[in-house]
Amino acid sequence: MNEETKHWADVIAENVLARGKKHTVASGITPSGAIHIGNMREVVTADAVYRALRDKGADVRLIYIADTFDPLRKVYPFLPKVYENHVGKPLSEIPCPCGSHKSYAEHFLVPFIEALHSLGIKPDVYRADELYRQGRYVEAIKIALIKRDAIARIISEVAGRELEPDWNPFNPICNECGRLSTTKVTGFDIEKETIDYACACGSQGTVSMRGGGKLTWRVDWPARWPIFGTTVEPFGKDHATAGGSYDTGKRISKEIYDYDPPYPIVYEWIMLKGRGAMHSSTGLAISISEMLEIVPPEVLRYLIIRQKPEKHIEFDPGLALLNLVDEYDRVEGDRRAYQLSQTEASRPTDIPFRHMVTTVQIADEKGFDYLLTVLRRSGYEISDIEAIRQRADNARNWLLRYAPPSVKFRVQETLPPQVKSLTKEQKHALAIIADELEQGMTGQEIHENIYKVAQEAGLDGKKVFEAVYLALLGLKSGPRAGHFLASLDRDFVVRRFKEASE
RNA sequence: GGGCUGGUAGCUUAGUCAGGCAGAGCGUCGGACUCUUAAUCCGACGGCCGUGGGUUCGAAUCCCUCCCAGCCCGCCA
Repeated sequence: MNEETKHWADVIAENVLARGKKHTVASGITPSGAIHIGNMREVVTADAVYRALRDKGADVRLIYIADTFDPLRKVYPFLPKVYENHVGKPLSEIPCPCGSHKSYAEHFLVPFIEALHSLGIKPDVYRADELYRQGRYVEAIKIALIKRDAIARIISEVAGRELEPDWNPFNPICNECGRLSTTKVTGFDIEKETIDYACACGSQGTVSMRGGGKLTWRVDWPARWPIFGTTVEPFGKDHATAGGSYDTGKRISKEIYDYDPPYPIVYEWIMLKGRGAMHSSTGLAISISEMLEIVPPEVLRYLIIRQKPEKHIEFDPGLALLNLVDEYDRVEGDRRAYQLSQTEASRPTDIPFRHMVTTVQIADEKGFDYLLTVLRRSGYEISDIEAIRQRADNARNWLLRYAPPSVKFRVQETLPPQVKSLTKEQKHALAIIADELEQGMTGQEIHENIYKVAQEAGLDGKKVFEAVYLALLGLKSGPRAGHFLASLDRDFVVRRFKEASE
């Protein structure tokens, strides 16, 4: 990317500003399962546009609407069987899987909102069940009931399918069984603000327009636009398809609610490298908290913000993650994306993640203070202890869970069999180093002398390093030799090098 | 079946709206640095811009065909 390229968030902000100065950027996710980094794209995208608008002086706010009033669709694999009884009930009315939250919806929503805060995203949060109970939807519900036929016509025209003759934009919650997926509207009273229904469970009843049920998704979505004055909204490509819910929503918004639909931002899925799209139900997903264990929040933002929303993101938590973090740190990519990725808690560091991964493996066993020492010796700034601690934690977790074997190393307890491949000259070089160490030369000094040793042994430097690593790690390469040697027990190294040189 | 989005260097991609010499980062290779390979700096290699056609003086860009990937057409970002 070059400097002339405008960042997508700025392009959108400019387009949107041409329509007016006051804006609401909306986002929303159904908290039906653990919210993963794929879901995160919605909110991060919204936040990027929100910030771009704010930077351009717009009067803008960011909202997040949690669809807590949606029914539970099925018993997901991560749920116990007893949840069969709750299928069809609103998420806000189902018990919490762990027992410590107010409801099923809160169980997934609360950690998600916490994660948002750590990403520096602070939307005004609304819960659909509360909005309905507070009566925020009453006007929209009345209009939808009265204009039922017109809405049905729009949906069948745009979506190209016939609706059931008894289709209704409102789903009442059954007073008996608590489900909203099994009820049919049989009548309504605009004055009393009530709706009559019959339920598949055999009961009939009357509910209030304030919390007694909800609008069906295709109507709920456009209904909420005027309620919040939404002018910009990102949504997944599932909603964006021709005849999909944005298409119907657009017309319902204009023709039924007399409101200009928001500026659409269609975003693609985040795929797990080589495994397909993320889905919490299939277990093929990385949760936000898992992600934040291995990278700082700014990097998670950067992952999403550097890419245009309509491109899918191939996320590779393996070796490629190192590149992502280092690219972010060096601001090698898109400067504007970097800027938009900042959080208040951002702590820039000059220590490459790659280097931290190495350092942790050398120094961790001797404690955090030693890690700092090693870093300082390598010439890095260590005044921000907290930032270093965070990065070290990230590196450690990454090594544990996602690192490919090629970046891992361990000092071998016994002489690695690979030393058999050492040449006579290499053995000689190791003997010289062992000798120097024994006479008190530190690893640091060895480090400065390495080429002299090579010359003495009649080798080029490369071969000497190779010998050092083979003797200690059983590998052909490793962390910077001098400091590495200095970090190990001197007697141990001497013994090992002598052993290897025999 | 119908539709949406994407397909540009080994990898990640910018440029496509408004046609004007195809750019960057990573990786690779080579070199420099008398503190190195996972450190720094410099340089090079690397592209029928998915395919085939059309429009045009000129196409990655516009139009049509087909192929590939993912998704939607039942409320799974």
